[in-house]
Amino acid sequence: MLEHAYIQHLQQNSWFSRLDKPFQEFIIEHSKKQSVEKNTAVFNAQDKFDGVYGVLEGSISLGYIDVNGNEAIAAIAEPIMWFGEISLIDKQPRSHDAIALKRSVVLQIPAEPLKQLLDQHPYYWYYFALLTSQKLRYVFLEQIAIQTQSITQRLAQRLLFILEGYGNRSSIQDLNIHISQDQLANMLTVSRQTVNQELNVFEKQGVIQLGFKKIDVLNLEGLRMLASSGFFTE
Amino acid sequence: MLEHAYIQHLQQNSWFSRLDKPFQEFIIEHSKKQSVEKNTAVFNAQDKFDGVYGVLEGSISLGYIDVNGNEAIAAIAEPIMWFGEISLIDKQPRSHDAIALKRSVVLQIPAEPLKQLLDQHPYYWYYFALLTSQKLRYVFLEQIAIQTQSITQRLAQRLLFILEGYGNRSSIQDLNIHISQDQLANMLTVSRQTVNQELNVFEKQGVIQLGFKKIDVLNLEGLRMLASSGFFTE
DNA sequence: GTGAAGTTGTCATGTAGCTGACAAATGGAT
DNA sequence: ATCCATTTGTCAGCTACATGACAACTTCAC
Repeated sequence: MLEHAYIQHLQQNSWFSRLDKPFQEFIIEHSKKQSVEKNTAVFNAQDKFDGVYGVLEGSISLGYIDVNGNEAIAAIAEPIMWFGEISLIDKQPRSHDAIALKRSVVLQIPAEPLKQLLDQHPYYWYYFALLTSQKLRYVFLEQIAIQTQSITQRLAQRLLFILEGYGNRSSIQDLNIHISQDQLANMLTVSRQTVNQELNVFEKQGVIQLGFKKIDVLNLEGLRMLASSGFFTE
Repeated sequence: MLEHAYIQHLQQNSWFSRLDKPFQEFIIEHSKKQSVEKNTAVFNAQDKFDGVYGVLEGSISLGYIDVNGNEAIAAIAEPIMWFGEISLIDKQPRSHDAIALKRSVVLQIPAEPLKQLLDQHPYYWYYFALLTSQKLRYVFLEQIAIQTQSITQRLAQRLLFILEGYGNRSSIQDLNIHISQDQLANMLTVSRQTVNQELNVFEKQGVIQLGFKKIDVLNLEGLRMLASSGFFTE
């Protein structure tokens, strides 16, 4: 059973808020809060399905560390985003690692009760289709962006995505991004130095303010301009 | 009502074959065969949902042409692959264009009867969750690949994906790929010349045989080696 | 069979972004 | 208050890949 503060927080989430009441109550009743220390895994690639997760606090990297230790980050999940539903649907092992980038709190909807619920209410599969299709839309946008946009545009776009929680938040609530430039570089498939250089240009344009593992967005409109055209003018 | 030859073909498809009988029959009964001329659209980005499509013959590019005429291809759908389900699920307009790269035949499951069916059999949403999660898995692999693999590996990987129909075919039936080097380059986000160079290396290694808008795979194992390690040895 | 349009093979040249390296700044641990 | 690990800012040098250009080839329309 979840604490009241978290429940309130969940209501803000665009996926959760669309669920019908009994499903919402089921999640509140059955899900387990779980603390995750920095650099520890919620699950690893190849693990078997143990539940669907939501991020309550902190940030979880969804990606993969290959044999050479190269880290590839496909996305970073922050409150409130959901992950781990693919294995529920196709019954295959986890497709990637989920590793906490900092001390985080996740909510686990445990596998067994969830499966039972879906057996009783097959319509609830719709909600999981909704979740995956929402992610696919973002991924499509991303693929297109890589092929047609400059690094400047992609970086600005990505910062906007993070603010929007990749479509998971009903609105932008917070203009502060807590992420290292190194992680950003990983997500964009460019070097840290390049990201640093671009970010400094953004800062000189007064669009953002850089801090230690932190980016404060000062001018949301300016950021939108950079994302769509690659240029910023007053 | 679909012709017998196509029905047989459908049974080979891993998604279709998992559907329960009534759903299969529904598709066979209600879907409309549709011929699409080269370079014409099955649908465009922003169109409203009119049905879910399956490729019966030819190939359909799923991508986007931006204002400058730049073409970004996110995937190429060939027999038998399904597309257009995202708008069914989230009720939003099409996220991308679907344009025939050559004269093609697609099957359309029309919007209205399909929606009615899903109302009657809510469990069928599961199958659409399955379809999108399968695509997400591929996309994740792709994202990881871009960040950690050489062009050689990614090219080999992509050729394998095409042979496997991105997970849509139960097995590899055909070792001939009909695609121009230009399209391949688009999909991999590299220049045509670079693809050409790499392909010629593959050919010299005896792994493939190049033709006009055609790549014949001679050595599947060799291709798998190139995909996983980037090197080929006898 | 001829011409036009599209595709492939292969240059030569330019450059965006990577790599490695290091100093300075930051924050957490003790 | 001090130390250490991590992150940031910046540089110089390199290279993988893009671009543009063009000739040779293939396909298709007429």
